[in-house]
Amino acid sequence: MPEEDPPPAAPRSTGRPATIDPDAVAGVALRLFAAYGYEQTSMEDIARASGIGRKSLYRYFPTKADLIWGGMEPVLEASGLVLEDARKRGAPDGDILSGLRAAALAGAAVIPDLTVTRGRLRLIAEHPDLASRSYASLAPQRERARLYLTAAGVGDDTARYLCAAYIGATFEAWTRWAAGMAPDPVPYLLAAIDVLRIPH
Amino acid sequence: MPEEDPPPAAPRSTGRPATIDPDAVAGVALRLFAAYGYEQTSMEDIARASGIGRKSLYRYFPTKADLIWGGMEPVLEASGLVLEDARKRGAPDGDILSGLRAAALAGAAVIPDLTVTRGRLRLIAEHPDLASRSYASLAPQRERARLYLTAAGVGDDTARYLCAAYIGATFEAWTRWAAGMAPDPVPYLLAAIDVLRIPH
DNA sequence: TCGCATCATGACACTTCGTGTCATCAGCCG
DNA sequence: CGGCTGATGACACGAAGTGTCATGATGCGA
Repeated sequence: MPEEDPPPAAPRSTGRPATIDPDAVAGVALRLFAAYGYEQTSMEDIARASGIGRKSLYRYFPTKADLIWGGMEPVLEASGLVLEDARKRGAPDGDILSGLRAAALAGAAVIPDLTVTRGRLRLIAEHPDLASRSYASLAPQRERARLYLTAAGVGDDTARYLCAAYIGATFEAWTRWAAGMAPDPVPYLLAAIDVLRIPH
Repeated sequence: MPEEDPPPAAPRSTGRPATIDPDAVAGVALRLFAAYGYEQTSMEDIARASGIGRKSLYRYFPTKADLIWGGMEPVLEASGLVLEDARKRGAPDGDILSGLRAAALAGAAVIPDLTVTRGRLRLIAEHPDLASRSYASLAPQRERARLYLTAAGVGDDTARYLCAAYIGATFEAWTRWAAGMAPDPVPYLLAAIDVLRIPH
């Protein structure tokens, strides 16, 4: 729907033009989503506004949801690394759940721009299409958490349930943080993890 | 892909033929999914095999996922009613989590056919498209659980995190049950809920 | 410096999901 | 028995996502 001027800046010819900057494209998409709405903005619109072809857009962002979720990658990556380190160190001395806490906090620590991230999360919370994606996007986290818990001596089944609950609760924490105005997501994450326990 | 004989049984004329039986259509779909795969079976295929038009199929099942998730409706309904009753009764004497336990067990109690339900859940677990749908399909459950917990005196934020964790863990329990061979899903559900706690 | 192979790019075509519109006719009510 | 109601399917459309392929800029070797 967004009628952009027929790309005058980008000469647009066939062949191999200047290399595409995925971050810039994601930025364009984010602005269009904010201005016209997620569903109202088509991949075609985003491609046009970015001065590239629709097919090229799909090369960098296989699905429309990736334009938003891609930006969460660094956060998930940082969180995952902490879990992996914890797993390698074996069972912690104190509370096993502290490993999950540390991972969640590590994610929060690497957010480059709170405002942009909040915008992304709000978009995710608002659109079922994007929210649903959380199940797939967070699967690697879930698996890493499971490995950590298992290494820490938690039973297999319990570890799985704990991970599912952990992912669900922390995602809800991020959503709640995004919905409000508080600058720091950490209290939300801690409160979410406080809801978990290791049975027996 | 499934090449059915060009519907000889159903006379197929325009106008208003015999009324459609949604359960029968969902059954046809389930069989086609089992035989050819979820993604490989198009809505067109299902409509043809059911002897109805594609548009009519969409009237009863707005999305492809509804063909599978629709069958979970009674389970969710039963579970939700228990939560609502519990909420009306106010704070329970004992463990607040027992309300969530009772709700989950009520769902398990109304399953008409364990085999069919297991097939549905396996399909859901296998296909990201269907699994993602859980977020939307379970939203009403989450809300009802939240109301129950709030009525039982749990703080607003805690209630939300607890609900997210509850939904995540119990969905994982259903998935684990479906993946295995055990007839009774109840132990899975109880183990999943054992992972939760009310902080403080 | 020049030529050439590489490979990202965009044009084109296609399948499928999901939606809107509309003429048609089955079954029910008067 | 005839008219109404509304469910039904034919047709058309927008957009997501995928495959194929000619093109030509880029960067490397000669």
